[in-house]
Amino acid sequence: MAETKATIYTVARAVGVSAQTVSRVLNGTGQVSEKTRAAVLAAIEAQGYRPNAVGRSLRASRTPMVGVLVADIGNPFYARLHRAIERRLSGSGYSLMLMNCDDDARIERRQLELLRSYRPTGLVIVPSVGSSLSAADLPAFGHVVSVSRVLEGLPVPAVVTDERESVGAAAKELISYGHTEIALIAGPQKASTTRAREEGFRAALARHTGLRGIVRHTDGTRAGAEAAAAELLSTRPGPTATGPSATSPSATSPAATGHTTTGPTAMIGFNALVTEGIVSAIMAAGLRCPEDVSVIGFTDAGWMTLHRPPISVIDQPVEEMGALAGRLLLDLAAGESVAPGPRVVPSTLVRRGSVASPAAHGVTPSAQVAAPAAKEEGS
Amino acid sequence: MAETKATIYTVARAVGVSAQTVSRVLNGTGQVSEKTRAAVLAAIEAQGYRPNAVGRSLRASRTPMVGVLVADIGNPFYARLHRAIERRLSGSGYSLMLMNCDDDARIERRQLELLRSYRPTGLVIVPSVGSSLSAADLPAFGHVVSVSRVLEGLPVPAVVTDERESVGAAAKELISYGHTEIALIAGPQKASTTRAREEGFRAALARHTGLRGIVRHTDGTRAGAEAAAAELLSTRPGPTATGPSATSPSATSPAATGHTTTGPTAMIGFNALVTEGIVSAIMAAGLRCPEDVSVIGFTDAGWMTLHRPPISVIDQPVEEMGALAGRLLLDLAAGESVAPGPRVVPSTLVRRGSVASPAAHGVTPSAQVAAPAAKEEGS
DNA sequence: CTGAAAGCGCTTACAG
DNA sequence: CTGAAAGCGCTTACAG
Repeated sequence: MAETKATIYTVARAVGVSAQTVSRVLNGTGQVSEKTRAAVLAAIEAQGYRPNAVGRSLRASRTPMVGVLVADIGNPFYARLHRAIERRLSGSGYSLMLMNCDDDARIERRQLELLRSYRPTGLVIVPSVGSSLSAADLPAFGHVVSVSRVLEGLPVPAVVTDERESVGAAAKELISYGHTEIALIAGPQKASTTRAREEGFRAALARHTGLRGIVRHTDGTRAGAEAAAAELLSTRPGPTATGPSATSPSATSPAATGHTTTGPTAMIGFNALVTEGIVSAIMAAGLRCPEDVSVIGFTDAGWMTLHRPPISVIDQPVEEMGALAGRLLLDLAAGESVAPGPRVVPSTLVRRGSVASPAAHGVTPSAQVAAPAAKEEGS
Repeated sequence: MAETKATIYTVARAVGVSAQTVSRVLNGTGQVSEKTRAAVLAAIEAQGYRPNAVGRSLRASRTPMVGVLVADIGNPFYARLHRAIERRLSGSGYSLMLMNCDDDARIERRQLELLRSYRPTGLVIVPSVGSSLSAADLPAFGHVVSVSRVLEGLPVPAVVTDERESVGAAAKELISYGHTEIALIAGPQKASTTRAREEGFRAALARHTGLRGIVRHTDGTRAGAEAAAAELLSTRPGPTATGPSATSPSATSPAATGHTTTGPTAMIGFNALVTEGIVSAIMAAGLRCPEDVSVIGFTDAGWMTLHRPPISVIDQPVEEMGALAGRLLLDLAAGESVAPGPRVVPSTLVRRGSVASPAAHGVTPSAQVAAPAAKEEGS
């Protein structure tokens, strides 16, 4: 009951043993007679003693804590990632310290310094663009694993998805529907994910002639994506006759850039927030999806099956990625050797209803456009 | 450069001063001559010395760490809340330890014990249903502030929104449109938020006669809400004639419960996930919103303005709530006296397009139903 | 303006 | 099976 300040010593004194014996009972190390053990347990209970992790960490020169640093916890992708890592690490005795950096290398640095001061066991990081993490830094964070993005040039295990292939598959899908002008609304130019997805996108388009690929870099937010998409759509003919506040569909506006183009008829969204921005921009322009503009998102979100049409996406295996990152960290902490470099967890193209042939423009009246049934999802 | 193991002593030795002098330079406490100061700084730089937070915390018997314990970080509401708290606390030197408890009191207890072992400065908690937190526990967590939900009977400051009033306003809105059978798809029965919202709901209905209020408790997830909503809608007449796979609209199915009812014509969703579930159930039943079922959500989400119709919501001021909770904690940590009890941050009813008169059933052909313009939002 | 000593709570060798 | 001693890295009084 003496809540005054129970320590390993107060417990030891009460039982008439040494502090090390209490420590042994606490940690299950060494040999302790059953009788002593029971007495110690009773005293712990009586005093309401709780071990102090700080004393323990100081002695061990290591804190059983793993930092999780992401670009934006407001993005559901990162929230799910955190949850998956937490789930994998729960029960292992590690505390998770979640940190946000707004994709800003300076904030990332500040957060890393804070983490480092605890002498953590490990760090799972989605490096910010232009990440400040250097090879010299690495030991300070114990074991380091990167997720989603890679740390170019650093000897760190990484968990990623097949960016090139899956964005390539999305582009291929759109091409197969007859789209000739396709836009990728991408993330920050310097992010490894952006570069990889852009490569996959361009490679897929390069397999054919007469195609035009447009890439717009954004900050990855809904607002940023909406602005980029709106600008691209401004070269499109006005709203279709059936839309609200319709303008003459025959009056093709001249391309702002001087290209002989009527603007993209299909868009790929970099993440769920960007996809929101694209859908919003399409609506704001008075255009319809998929009749006027086809959309494929990257990373699934709950609203996408609710939307009409349901949004087709490249479903990124967030949970698996987080779980694998957690496991790699656990392996490293257990002293196992883990080779640096990327582990690829494949994404899946989920066809729903947001892709149609551009020829369907003004043809399909209102309801669902049939998609080649391959993986139908949701209700 | 000697990355071997820089401590306050190695720095002191290099400069030829005592450890305390280094400590003084580090903390800006006491008086240090400019010359000594510069020399210490130079040695710190040269050795790549970083203070060890563990040693500091052990001496201070307090760790500059604030725990943030929420029910489910996968729910965007909590992710936003965490972000708001983090933003408010950033720059204060406190680390945030985010913890999840899946709304399970046992997991909550385990997480709390882990946090407690660090001797944290504070805790911002969304108590789980049946929270294990007791008055005797409180001191172990330093300063405690609850958010969203309250800790009944504990002397803790809380930040909440005006549950009763805002749900009451939503119910009133639906009543004014002529709905006589309204359902509240609520959260866990024992959560303080559920109880308060339920009270507000029932009070609003009690002001009139001939109304029927239905409350369904769920686990607050999309799946749970969808099941509850689907069950309620199963007593509704089948899909309208214009819907897909239509059944005869005149064939009213008998009420499963024996009530002479055709099921609710309006639903209020407990949180954004529940609202997703409701919308999904309406679609799955082949019904339309708002023609067949009106919907008002609680807590805004990005997809709601994108949806057709855009979903009307009680917009909960998440950012303000998180910021206020953060501020209260900072005040407490600064030694200011903060009275226990709730602080109420009001929510706002945002009218979009998911509410219509039940009389509109089968009348309004397809497009938007005009809502009384009061607060139009989004694009 | 600066330093010698003690101690925060624990665990790690080292002895018995 | 158990204990005395030392030390993890830092800061707090207390002296000068």
